[in-house]
Amino acid sequence: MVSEGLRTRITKAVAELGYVPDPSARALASRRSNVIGVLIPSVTNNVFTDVLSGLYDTVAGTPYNVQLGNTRYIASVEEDLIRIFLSQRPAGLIVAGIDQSPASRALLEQADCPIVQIMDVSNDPVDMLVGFSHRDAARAASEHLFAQGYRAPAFIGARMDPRSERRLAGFSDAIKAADPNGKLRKLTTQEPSSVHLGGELFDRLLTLEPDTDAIFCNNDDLALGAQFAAQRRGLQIGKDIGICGFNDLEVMSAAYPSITSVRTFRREMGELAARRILARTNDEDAGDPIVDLKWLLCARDSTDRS
Amino acid sequence: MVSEGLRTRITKAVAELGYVPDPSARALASRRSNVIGVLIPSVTNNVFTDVLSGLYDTVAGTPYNVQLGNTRYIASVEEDLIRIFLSQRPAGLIVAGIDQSPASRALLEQADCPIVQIMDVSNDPVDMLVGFSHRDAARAASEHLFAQGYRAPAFIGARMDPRSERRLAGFSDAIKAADPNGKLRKLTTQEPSSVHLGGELFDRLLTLEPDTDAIFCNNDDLALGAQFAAQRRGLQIGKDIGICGFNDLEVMSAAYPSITSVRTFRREMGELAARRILARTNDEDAGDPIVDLKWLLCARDSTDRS
DNA sequence: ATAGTTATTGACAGCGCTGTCATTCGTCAA
DNA sequence: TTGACGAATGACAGCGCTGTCAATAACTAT
Repeated sequence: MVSEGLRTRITKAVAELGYVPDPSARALASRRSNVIGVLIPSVTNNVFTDVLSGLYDTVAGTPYNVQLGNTRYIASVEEDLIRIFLSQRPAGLIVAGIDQSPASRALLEQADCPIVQIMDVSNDPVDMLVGFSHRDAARAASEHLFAQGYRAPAFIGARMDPRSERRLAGFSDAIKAADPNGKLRKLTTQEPSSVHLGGELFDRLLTLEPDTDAIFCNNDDLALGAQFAAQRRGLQIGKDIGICGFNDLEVMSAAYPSITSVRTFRREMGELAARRILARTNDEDAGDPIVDLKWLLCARDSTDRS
Repeated sequence: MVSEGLRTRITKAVAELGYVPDPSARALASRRSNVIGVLIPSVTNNVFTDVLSGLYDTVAGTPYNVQLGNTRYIASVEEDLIRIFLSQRPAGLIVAGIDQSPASRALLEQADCPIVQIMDVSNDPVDMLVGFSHRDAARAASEHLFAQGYRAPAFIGARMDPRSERRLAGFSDAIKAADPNGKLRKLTTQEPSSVHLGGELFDRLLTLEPDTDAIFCNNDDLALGAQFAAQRRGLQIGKDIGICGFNDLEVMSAAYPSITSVRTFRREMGELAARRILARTNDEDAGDPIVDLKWLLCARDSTDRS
């Protein structure tokens, strides 16, 4: 709101004096910070780092900063972090999942900034949502196992958070659809997921359910570990045992044999979530509050019986 | 600095009114924010996420917040981010590497907050440093290859940042030590690292240098990809071809066959760096400004010729 | 009892911006 | 020339804390 001439003089003075605005003064006076808060359960899980990557790339170049909160899969930590973040009057908040505690949910609903829930779908988001249906995705993957001719698929899962439980439900749907009296072969644990654990669960499962002929793994780490364990036993991947992961990390297609997985669009989730916050903040149209990014089944050698 | 009675009354009022301090007002008045800035080149690279994990865990429970900057391996982005972060008067700054641009270096030297460089060693840190010698580590790994009886080891590397170059130098040291006239077999690229790329580089290298009998990989992703590619060719891992990675991600020991790697203490690096910042901020003794965390060679099946 | 200390409390300026409102300038029609 | 009106600019209160300093209270030693 200043004339061209004044603007030039100001810009010159800024350069001469090396003036840099003070974000805290700005935040205090405008009652609004340039921070976009992000709450994820783990900073090492590749699934979330891909989301982060999309997020950082989208926010780079804007005046906004991403501030990351690590909930470590603990609801009370999430609640504390929401409180801390909101006290900063953030430009927006992005939270992973739809399963916040009632207290967290209440905090989010009262917040006067745009909120995006990611990584899952729900018809009752706090505000906006970008995700996909874990249940549908898992069901599609499990149906693929039946379609490939496997008759006794099992589920292994670690760190059974609500999203993992929904994947298990999707697996269970497929089992029931194939045979209403079909047996639900599964082995899950609350331990953090790892490649090692995948191997361990595989071995234990085959003791528990020796007739298992295919495994749907809660995530790709487990699938990779299961494949290594199967190879260690001398099993023919695909032929003797089918293996399917979830998320389709880069390693799945590079593995030998390549491993079937369900691709999820994690980078896009981060990008879209950030874009929606930015749009809302700039009073632009953010589009439909709910975005379902779907998934893509990537069938590979590990479920090829031929 | 108030009496017990007053303190109780204040605490009660705080609870009644639901008072939450405003971080920006606090930052403005005290001329010091509670932000610890962290600059890393990638948010998806497991190497850095492990550091982050240690960092977040150490900072959790303190009044400090981590703010992450993603430099994307671009020096100018790093410089911009340093400027932005310093304008927030952070409690401290943690930057990956010792190879900042002169401008970045100058900014850091003038900063009036504790600074920790991580992931590398140098006898001339800006302030404090927690890292290890990539050159020594790579040399030790390469010497291991010779000790195992391999005679023509090669180096493959992607995303050749300064740390990778130092690893290549360490490899080269070992080659020269084994035979002053020894051939330096190597294939490097600036492309981002991936498991796929490991396989690709492996294949191209074996065309370029057909007598190669062992591969030292710049990182574990490449090593895993190289191993898959070798298996695809029907090579006996260890016997026909030795494979060694770098960083010792969890997958290395779980792989079949298990893959030799050089363990680096990434989590500890994050913890120590955070601890140092906190100590300095609280006017405690932060200890020696330079910490060398060393490394640990983990010899496994992939370099076992027996 | 008095002076000298130290512990405790209150008062308030000011951190560097933003948002609002008043003022001045420039332009155009009457 | 004058008045009216919109554009451009300046002035300044106030955002919610912190740090400092003054005032007061509670002791202690003389």
